[in-house]
Amino acid sequence: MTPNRTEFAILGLLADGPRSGYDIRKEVQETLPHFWNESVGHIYPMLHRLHGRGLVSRMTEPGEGKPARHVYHITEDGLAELREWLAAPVEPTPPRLEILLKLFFGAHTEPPVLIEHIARYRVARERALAALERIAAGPELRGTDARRTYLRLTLSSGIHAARAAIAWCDEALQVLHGLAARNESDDSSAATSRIRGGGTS
Amino acid sequence: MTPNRTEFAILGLLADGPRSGYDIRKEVQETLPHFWNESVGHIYPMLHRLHGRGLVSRMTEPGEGKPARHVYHITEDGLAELREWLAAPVEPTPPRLEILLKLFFGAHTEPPVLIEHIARYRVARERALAALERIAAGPELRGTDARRTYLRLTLSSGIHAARAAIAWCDEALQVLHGLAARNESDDSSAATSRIRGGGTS
DNA sequence: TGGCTATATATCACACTGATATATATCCCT
DNA sequence: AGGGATATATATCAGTGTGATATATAGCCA
Repeated sequence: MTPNRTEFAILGLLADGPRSGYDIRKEVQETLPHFWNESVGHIYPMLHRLHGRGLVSRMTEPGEGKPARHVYHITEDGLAELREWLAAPVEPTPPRLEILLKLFFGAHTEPPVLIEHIARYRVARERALAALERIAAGPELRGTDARRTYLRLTLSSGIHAARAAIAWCDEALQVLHGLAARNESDDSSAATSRIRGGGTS
Repeated sequence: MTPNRTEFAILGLLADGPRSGYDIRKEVQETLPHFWNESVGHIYPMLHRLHGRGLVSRMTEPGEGKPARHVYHITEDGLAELREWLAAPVEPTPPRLEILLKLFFGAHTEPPVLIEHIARYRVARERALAALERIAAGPELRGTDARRTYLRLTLSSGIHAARAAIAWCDEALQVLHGLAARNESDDSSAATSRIRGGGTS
């Protein structure tokens, strides 16, 4: 069965201090997204389940007008389960890189389409790289305590990955421009008509 | 609603020639996995649906003893839909890197645990890098046609990513060894007890 | 005989996803 | 005063994705 990692993402955040579902939601969207995606629709049901299993306790602050705010605390059992997961071997992440899937099927479209995809992807990665570098250089990240050290390492991972992606984009763009040029200069041959044509009806 | 990418992975493979569900399953597990994961339980239902929508046609070869073999061909409608998807903007891939999630919560375990995770991860990435480089250097990849060019580019992407991951591992291991050494030499100070589980804030 | 692998389709429980629904309060602009 | 956006806060839904398992037969090898 697919392992449930949402559970541990939530326990991990709660291990840092009590939070409501709403708080977790915000944190997930603001702090984690450079290496972890957590779908917001999963958080509330998971908190209920963790509560049912005794891994978190709940304290309700009745809101006036607003819905009641349920604040969750991690229990000893929850902490134990978190630590067990932290010690367990890391499951490999199955990749799903849409841009590579499109490139893989690229023979069914034209090089300029692929060039456009990669150019856009490159821009996005450049932006992500800049954002990560800005955070990594920020004042909150200074310090040699474990927590900040680990956060810096996750940022560094993103920076390495972004730089590699950008370098690959440059290589790919060069190759694709070469292909496109060849197709153009070659327009009396069968290659062009095969690509352009196909006789749609 | 979550976009359905399985559909296009299957159409893309069928655009290369008729295949059965079993063939697709094999291809997905042998050719795609360095950049695309497709869960096998999804393939047969998806083929039925594509057939219902007229994007593929089916030819059944009755098997003797064995279950009948259903061979699917992509239709003109299916090809049109594939090309439309190829031209559409690439959706960004939300990341879910379990190793970084564990590292992020690393303050709730000890550095040696994290070192072990990263060391294992490094080995896996080294192996993946070697496998990709072997394929990229192989005789089937020689040639300047579009299809092989695109396949080479997907391999190159994996190679760039693997090298970056390995470089990051080396950096992370150095940092973590530093942390571990400090914790050891420092076992009378507050740092150790803080890490072992005491002070919540 | 028993076990393993390959061929081939089918289904299930569960995990994950992003959108939307339901309320209220506050802040800003006109 | 009105309108709109944003923030607080929980909840649910249809749909996608996942890996394991079920079903059946045949070939191979020890």
